[in-house]
Amino acid sequence: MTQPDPSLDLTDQDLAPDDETALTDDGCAATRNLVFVAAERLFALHGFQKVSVRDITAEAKVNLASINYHFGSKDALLLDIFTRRTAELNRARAKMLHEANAAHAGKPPVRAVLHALIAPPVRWMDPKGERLISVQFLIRARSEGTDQMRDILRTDVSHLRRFSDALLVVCPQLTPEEVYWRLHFSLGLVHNNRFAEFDRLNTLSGGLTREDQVDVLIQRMVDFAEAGFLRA
Amino acid sequence: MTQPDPSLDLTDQDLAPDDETALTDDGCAATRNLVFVAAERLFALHGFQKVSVRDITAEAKVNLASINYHFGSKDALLLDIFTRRTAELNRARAKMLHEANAAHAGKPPVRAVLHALIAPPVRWMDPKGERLISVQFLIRARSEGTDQMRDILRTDVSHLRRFSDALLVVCPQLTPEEVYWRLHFSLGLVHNNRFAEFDRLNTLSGGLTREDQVDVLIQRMVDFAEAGFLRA
DNA sequence: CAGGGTTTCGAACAGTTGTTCGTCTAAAGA
DNA sequence: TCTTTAGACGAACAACTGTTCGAAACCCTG
Repeated sequence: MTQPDPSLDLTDQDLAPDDETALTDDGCAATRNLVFVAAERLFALHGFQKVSVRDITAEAKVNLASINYHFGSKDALLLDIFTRRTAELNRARAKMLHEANAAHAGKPPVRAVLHALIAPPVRWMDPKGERLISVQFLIRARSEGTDQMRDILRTDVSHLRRFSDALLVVCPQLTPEEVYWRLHFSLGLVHNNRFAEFDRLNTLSGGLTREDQVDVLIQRMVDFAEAGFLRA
Repeated sequence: MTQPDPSLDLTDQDLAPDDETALTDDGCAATRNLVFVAAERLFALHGFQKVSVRDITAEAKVNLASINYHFGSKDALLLDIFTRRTAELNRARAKMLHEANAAHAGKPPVRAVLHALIAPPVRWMDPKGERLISVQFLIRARSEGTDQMRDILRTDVSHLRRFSDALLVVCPQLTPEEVYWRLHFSLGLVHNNRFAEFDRLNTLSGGLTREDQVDVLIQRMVDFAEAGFLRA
């Protein structure tokens, strides 16, 4: 629990591009990556408990013992996927917040801060992109996760503190308690976008058929969150 | 989709008080209720898949075969808890919406509609009340639920249509699409209140120690949602 | 008391779970 | 060429899963 927290200080590593190369790892051990992507996909689609190691190895077309050989255990594999995707998401958010700060001399508008919070995960939700299952995995981890994941999410609090600190600066009229709650509510907009909700929204609003659907969705969310934040 | 929807028309059954007597059922079969409450509690705490029938029967201090005898199967028990709690929540929301309509001659302020949507589930979150595990169960069902539950939640769309219809009336300046999205966002405020989130909020905001914590929380949520809705 | 219907109980079922073991292959190093 | 070693493979393990069955115990009505 006293491990160094790489997400606390905003260093250059946070601003480094996402290491897509991590998927190919160190070059060898291709089956490890096959297991990784197959597990992430099945976990995101059907849940952690419902997916067995046999399901994963069958989907990845590798041997049954591969998971325990490359990751140690099923839970370790789960945690590996979770930590990598969480780090990627935190990095993307931190980068946008950093850019917003840099562009406005440390006093960005509330909208820019909320955009840095909301845009990265919602951009991942683009059905055309490769990240959709990753964000679905993360959303699922938020409710089905193990105790270890919950600890990591608690470390994530330190990551969120960047945003609460930024909002406290640009919203001096609000008490810290108010800022924390409204930040919590804003996160609710994002985390609530699970499968069933998307289906329901498709039913109600006639489907997300626009070309720029994701950008429009981000716009709507930021609009909503900004209004809640700027409330007197 | 063309099935008769009993939740669309607001009849007297919706306004009937919650049948707490349902917990005692028909008087006999006390073990059935023991199983019911033990299962709801364990499911809410640890998830659906992680809890076995042996865990439940051990917690309820009844025989292992009791679940299959009284409910048919583990999934049927799960569905029984889900349908009952969902019906109770829908009834409470419908009642508040009905009262808001009656008090304002069919043109209640946006705030009243949102209050009818948000207050019932959040009131259940009162740690002092008996309903806390029920709402935790329902929140968990929203992500871990089976296909049957998802179907029921789709019927729930019809229930939510009451609120979207009401909001369309009192927000004529908004397009239906806008109303649906903002209603979706408002629901996100509620559904995001799971365990880990509460813990995080407790850490950030110094804990929910106020006497009227739940009412204050409802106030904050309605404030936030109202601001998002009234946005130009 | 004797009756039948209801509920409880213990035991066992067949299936699935995550994990481990020994063996085999094949490529790299000496 | 021989040795080493990381990885793939099939088989099996013990533990746990939900469910079923028949007998025992119960309770209320005759």
